[in-house]
Amino acid sequence: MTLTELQYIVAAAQERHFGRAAERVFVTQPALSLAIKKLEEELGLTIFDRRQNRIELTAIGKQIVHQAQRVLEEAEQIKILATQGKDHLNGPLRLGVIATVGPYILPDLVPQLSARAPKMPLELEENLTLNLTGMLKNGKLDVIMIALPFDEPAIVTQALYDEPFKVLVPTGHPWQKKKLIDSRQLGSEKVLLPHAGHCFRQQVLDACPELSRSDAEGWQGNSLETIRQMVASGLGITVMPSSALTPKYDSARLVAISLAKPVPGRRIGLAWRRGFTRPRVIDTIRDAVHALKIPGLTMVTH
Amino acid sequence: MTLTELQYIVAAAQERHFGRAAERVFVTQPALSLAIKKLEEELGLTIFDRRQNRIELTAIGKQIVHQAQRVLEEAEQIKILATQGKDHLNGPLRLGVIATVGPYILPDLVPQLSARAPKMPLELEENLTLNLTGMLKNGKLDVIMIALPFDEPAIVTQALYDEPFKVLVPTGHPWQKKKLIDSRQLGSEKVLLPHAGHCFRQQVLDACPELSRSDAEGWQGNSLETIRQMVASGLGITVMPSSALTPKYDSARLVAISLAKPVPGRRIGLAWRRGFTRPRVIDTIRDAVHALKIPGLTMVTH
DNA sequence: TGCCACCATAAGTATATCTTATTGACAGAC
DNA sequence: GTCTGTCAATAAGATATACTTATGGTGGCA
Repeated sequence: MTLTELQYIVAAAQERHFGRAAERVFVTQPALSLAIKKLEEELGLTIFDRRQNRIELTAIGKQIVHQAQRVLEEAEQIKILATQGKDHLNGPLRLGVIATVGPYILPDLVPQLSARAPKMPLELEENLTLNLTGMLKNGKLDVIMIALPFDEPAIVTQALYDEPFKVLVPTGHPWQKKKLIDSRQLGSEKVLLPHAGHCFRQQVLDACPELSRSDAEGWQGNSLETIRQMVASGLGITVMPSSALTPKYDSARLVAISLAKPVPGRRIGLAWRRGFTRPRVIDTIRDAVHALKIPGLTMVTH
Repeated sequence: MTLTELQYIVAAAQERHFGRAAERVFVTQPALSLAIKKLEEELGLTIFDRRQNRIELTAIGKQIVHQAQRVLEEAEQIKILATQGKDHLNGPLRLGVIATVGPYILPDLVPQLSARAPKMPLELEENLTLNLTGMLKNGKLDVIMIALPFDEPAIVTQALYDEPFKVLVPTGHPWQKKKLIDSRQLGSEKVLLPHAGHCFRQQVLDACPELSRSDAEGWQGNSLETIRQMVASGLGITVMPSSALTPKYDSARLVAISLAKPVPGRRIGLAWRRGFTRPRVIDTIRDAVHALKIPGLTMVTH
């Protein structure tokens, strides 16, 4: 039994005429005749009572044609589902964001995404790169927003933006009036950084090797916000990405100072499984990010 | 989209493994892979997220597989319908019987048939051969019980029984004591016969050519029962088939006398359209008729 | 009786669909 | 790091299926 055969018997039942039915389903009359005969043989019964001039349905034939219509309707539903579901921006998106990006991007990004993809509810996960990677690989997340480079098998990435790092000092700190600081100067200060699980920590250490020596004993905060509060309390200074240093973050008690060239920074991008088949989702996230008005970020265009 | 493809995705969704799914549907893994890919391409989306070690359903894939199961269930219903409906003794039978047979056979035949085919309700039509033939041809009846021979295109027949004709006279008639009457003697009597629409009339005239002369002016009754009453009232004599002359029919006022050889009679049989596909129904009617205990009938066996 | 309409059948061809064999990607072990 | 096993994708060829055109058979109708 095939869907084609079912189509044929439905057409024949409606037309009461093999020739016209065949025309209706765009085959020749023998093709339709044969197919119906094949189905009748498979079912072991007669669906059509072949008469001169016209054909009639047998009692059981009526029931079978009726059921065949149901089957075809249900099959049609699959196509409808497919058409609707092909809208990549329809259906939930499970998005992971690293902890040093989430708080500063998501408040602006979420409204942007909702506007662009109203039928795509977001399930957000804020975590460390390592955990996000795991969740991405085992399918718990669809897309993650992490620092590049990010080389993993079967994972595709796309850059979003670059952001420079800056030094954050409390008001009253000797460097308060400085316009530029050389990263080598940081070695002499007590620099607070997030603990080792955060990739941001490693990025800063890579960019400012001087810190690796002095930092060994320094306290390691859990989040940039904790560290920000600690800096404000005069417990030390820190390095932060630009997105965490917009004016709305406590500009009264803290001063952000740029770093001298080569300016250390990081590149943030998206990553997804190679099998992820909603490319428009990627495009939409990228567009939404590019539409953000966060000072200091340099968008990466392709 | 084919039912096979739907089976494949359902199997794959359940096994979460193409190899095992393929085994389950009795094909090789590449066949299943290809078929699923073909369906995915037709629908323009991804149903399975191919991963190392296992496969996962995409969001839309889940919906599609679910719908596919519905389709397959509905399709399965067709097979169930077919199995049930293949019981030829299931479902109504529209049976036509000629007027000179019905009253004498049906009272015994109906219970016999009901016992043999309890799920086959009878829709009975008692009429003249001509009308029954029309109804059979245009599908209003399934089987008719008529006098043979009966040659019509696309109509198949089967003999059931032979029954001799007998002469019926009122008590007090000069022939009352006769054991045997020669049909040639009938020409001298007033013989009442049903009117020209009844095939029985022609059968009698064929068997007793002498009547053709005398009968021209005679009254023609509508039914054998009317004629029987008329004979009982002394208005004439008649010829009847044996089945109409069992003792329960007014044996007090009437006497039935056999005819001499060659005994005129008729053969009763079944007729159905060549396209009628319930052979067991025919067999069952024949068996039921053969089980009747009506004196004078000679069953025809094949 | 001959024509017409209709479905069945026959024969040939194209197209799907399946098979076996092989490749490629990844994961885990050593 | 290389080796090995697992799993799905791909390739190539065989087979089955579904279709085509052409023809045959039956019954209705004038």
